Amino acid sequence: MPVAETGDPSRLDELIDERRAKARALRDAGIDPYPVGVRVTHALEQVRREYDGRLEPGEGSGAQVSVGGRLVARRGHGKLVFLVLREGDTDLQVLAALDTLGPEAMARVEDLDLGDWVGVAGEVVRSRRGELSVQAGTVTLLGKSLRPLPDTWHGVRDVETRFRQREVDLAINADARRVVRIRAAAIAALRAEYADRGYVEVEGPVLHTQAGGALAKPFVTHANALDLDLYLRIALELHLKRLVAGGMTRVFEIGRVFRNEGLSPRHNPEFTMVESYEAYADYHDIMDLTQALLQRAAVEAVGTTALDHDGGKVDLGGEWPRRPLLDLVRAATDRPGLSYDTPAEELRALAAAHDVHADPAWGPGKLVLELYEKLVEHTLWDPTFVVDYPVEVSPLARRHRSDPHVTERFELIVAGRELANAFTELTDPDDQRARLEAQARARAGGDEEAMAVDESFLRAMEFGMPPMGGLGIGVDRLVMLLADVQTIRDVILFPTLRPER
RNA sequence: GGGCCGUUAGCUCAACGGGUAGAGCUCCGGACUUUUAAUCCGGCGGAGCGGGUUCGAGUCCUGCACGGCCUACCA
Repeated sequence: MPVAETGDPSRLDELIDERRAKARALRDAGIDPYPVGVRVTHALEQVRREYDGRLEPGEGSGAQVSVGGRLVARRGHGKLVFLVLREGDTDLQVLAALDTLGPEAMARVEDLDLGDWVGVAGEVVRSRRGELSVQAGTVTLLGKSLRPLPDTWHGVRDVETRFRQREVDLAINADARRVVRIRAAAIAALRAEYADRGYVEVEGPVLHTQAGGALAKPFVTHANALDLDLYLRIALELHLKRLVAGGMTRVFEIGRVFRNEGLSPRHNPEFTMVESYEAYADYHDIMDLTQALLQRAAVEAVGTTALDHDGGKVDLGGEWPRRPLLDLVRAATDRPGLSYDTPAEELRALAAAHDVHADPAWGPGKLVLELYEKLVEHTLWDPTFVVDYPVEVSPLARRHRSDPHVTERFELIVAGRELANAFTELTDPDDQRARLEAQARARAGGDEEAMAVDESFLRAMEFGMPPMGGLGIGVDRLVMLLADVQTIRDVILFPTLRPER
């Protein structure tokens, strides 16, 4: 009837109208299509676990269960109907027989639609063909589905649907559920490893009065009560270091950070980082920590350190090599004599020879880093700690104990991508102030990503900090590696998209 | 920000040099008491939005929207 009202309804509208009509008919019969107070005795997964390997084909268990799930398949045989319920990753068959249910209940089973949430109470049996099933004694509609789901055979491939309507993706695509579980297990493993090492989990502020701790453009928002512009955090670093100054000698935080920059298969404006700080540790200790964290995350999330990735293999097992950044650039450019004392003009010429863009304002450190990023980083496949980054590009890292040109900093590269960034932290307040002031000058010169001088942070440092090592891990990229997916949008449940129209 | 590409039924995909758009699944009607992509018979349903060229446009041109890839940017 709404067909005439809307004039030219789409097929989808017709399908929805049919389902609404069924819901209406149920209400008219005194049945709530959205009931409450339903209890189940077993998750579907529990039924499978308890009866896997038990019961002969055609045998009944005598045990009664009450289960729930989404109806994802139906095979009708007239007086016998096979239903398949899905709950999470588990599917379980239901036998609905006219003999057992009677004509009235059987008619309501016939009226169920794929996508409906359904409760079934009955005996656990094995069908004649050997499929573990529940022989339905009662069938209850738990939640009427008004909108047809994509068919379970083909799934949903359209990426826009998958990202915008993640509920559909999860309901239909087992791989989407797999990634969610890997993510959860990896994060749980990181927490467990930190807990085992005596770290305390903390939560810093998300709203900052100035954005610091990384080089990135922030999002700006406004606090009405304070009539104050605030910035969404771009890193966790500065507040965590203040906590160490306060005597919290081992702290970590897992949290969302926000960077107002471009989107790409590897960048989402909001993403998840874990950062940790450990008093008395240096970057060598943090490399050991990083290796332990990621190896544990791999084992607990996917069961092995030998990962399939992007058509190849990546093994996170064993000891990971530690390679000075300058050595890597020397090798890549075939210039063994290269150093941070090499004149900038010569480095610029070298960059030009390798088609690497070089800004005239850059000094030797930045030029060497640029050469590394363009020539070397993407070539590092197995886990590699790249160590000793130039001072001028590392404003929060301590100078190297024996080389004034570089800092005690490393990045972990796996499969050509940065997974972690860490250093022996700078704890000298005067050195820190000088570095931040250099950043502030760059900022005044138009560099929107340069840091500002954070007086609260400097004051904390002036009270005195223990020596410490700090670590930041990109959780999304870690999950991409573990789950073998190529876009960050596959590991973030609701990635940033333009609004649909 | 720039370049290239995509958008066909609820889902997954076709076709054609510009000439009435096909299939499978889903859905609707029917048969069927052990199927599991059940099967069998019958049926409904479609070109992202807007302009233009043309006798005629899903197809050619163009604007817009959304998306993808590359690039730029990016600790």
